Amino acid sequence: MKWVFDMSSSTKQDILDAAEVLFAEHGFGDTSLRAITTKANVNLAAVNYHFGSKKQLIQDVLKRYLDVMMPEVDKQISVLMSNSSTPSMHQAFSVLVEPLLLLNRERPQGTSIFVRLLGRGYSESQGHLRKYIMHHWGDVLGRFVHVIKLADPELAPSELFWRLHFAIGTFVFTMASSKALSDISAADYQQQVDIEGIIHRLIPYISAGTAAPVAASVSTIKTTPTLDIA
Amino acid sequence: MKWVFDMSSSTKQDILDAAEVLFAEHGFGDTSLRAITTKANVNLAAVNYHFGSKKQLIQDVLKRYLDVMMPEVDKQISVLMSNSSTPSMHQAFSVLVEPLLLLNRERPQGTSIFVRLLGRGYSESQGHLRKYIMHHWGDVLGRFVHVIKLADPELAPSELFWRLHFAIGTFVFTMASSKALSDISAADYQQQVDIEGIIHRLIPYISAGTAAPVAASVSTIKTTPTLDIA
DNA sequence: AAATAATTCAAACGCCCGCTTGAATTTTCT
DNA sequence: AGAAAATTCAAGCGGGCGTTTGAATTATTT
Repeated sequence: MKWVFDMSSSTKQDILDAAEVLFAEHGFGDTSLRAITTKANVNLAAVNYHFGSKKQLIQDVLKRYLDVMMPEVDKQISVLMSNSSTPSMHQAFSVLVEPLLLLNRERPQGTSIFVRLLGRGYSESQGHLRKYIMHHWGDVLGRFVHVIKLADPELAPSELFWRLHFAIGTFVFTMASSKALSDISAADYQQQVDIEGIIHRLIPYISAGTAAPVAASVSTIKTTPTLDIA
Repeated sequence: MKWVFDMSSSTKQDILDAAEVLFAEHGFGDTSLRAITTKANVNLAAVNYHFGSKKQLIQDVLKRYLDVMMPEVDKQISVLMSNSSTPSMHQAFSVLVEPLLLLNRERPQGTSIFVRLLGRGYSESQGHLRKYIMHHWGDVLGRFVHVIKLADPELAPSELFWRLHFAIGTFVFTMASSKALSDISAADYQQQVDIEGIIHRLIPYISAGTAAPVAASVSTIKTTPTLDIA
């Protein structure tokens, strides 16, 4: 009998390490167990022995990151709230910076891998991932949403819902193309940009987007006068 | 067998139409040729006969949309520029609204399918799709970037580069998850949201994000948790 | 050291995939 | 109408997939 949380076996760790890289690169559906076990130098059957199924392996890969990141998010929220009861939108989203960089310290490319996995899970798992996160980390996410609401109390809940997912999309796509984008940035603008640099470019964009005025109506472009950000 | 009404050879069109719907529902990798040909009431081999391969079928689906969308983008840019030589960022991005909605009028789920195909080509096929688009529609895209620059002449080219890709990411992820997001929106906020609604929620977010003030520096969060722009 | 449990292993199973084949059929051309 | 070209068709190919199996091996317990 094998315990779920027994991490003494290096085989299990090796599988997780290999799987997360391949999942982030090619997606869940296009990453075979054979590719994972080959990269991990492990027998094919080991995945089903240790994880039961491919589906469970995917969930365990994400679980490992969430267990590191979410407590740090909780901590950063506490730090922010102890300093200010009326945070700016920029401050609100900045509580995510340290938790994201923590993943990068945990393992190479950790931030990029996690965010890409998050994106894959959102668009490929029929909402299963969202339910898992809400069940296990719903309270922390609730605190985060609360901070965002403090930063812009005028924002309607439904509008906030959409904009937070816009923010996720910005993150996911940017991380998925981070290497290509960094290369172009270096070649065309002589600007070396690492993960930390990308995150600090993302925060102002996401903050301003989330705090943007809501469109007045669903009418045509011509009628809308210049509504700009102050 | 002789038909009373000769529908001529609509096999190719039937395949394209069926493929689009299934691509939108299940994604490209998880849509088999057998599912497509079954839905289209067509023989399995017809796909390879008319398109050569599944990959070419996907490209042909995308090509059909580009041929409809890009001329409309060009037209909308002309309309905007004839009305104002100093467009707002909101107006600049709004030139995409009508072209995107045009795709949805052309075919069911057209907008979603197109944007998702765009996202695939961006992160997958080694820039092959990107080269195709730049070769065939590079001039229109160049005009679009010019309009964005008019909306915010202060924005440094390298920063504009990043933010335009942030914008693409927001669009791609949102469209890729549009069904899931719409379902949640309907369940949690009793708000029915279609593609048009999503687009009109995206434009203010992207506009504000792209026009956001640039972060002062890339300093560490730990030292100054209250770092803010204003 | 023997017994027991945990793990690894090679091999295979059944399934679905994209794609091909060659003959049958329909359409087009002369 | 008859030849030629285009299209449709049923059948099957090779291959990769997730998963299972039962034996071999290693680790743990008694």
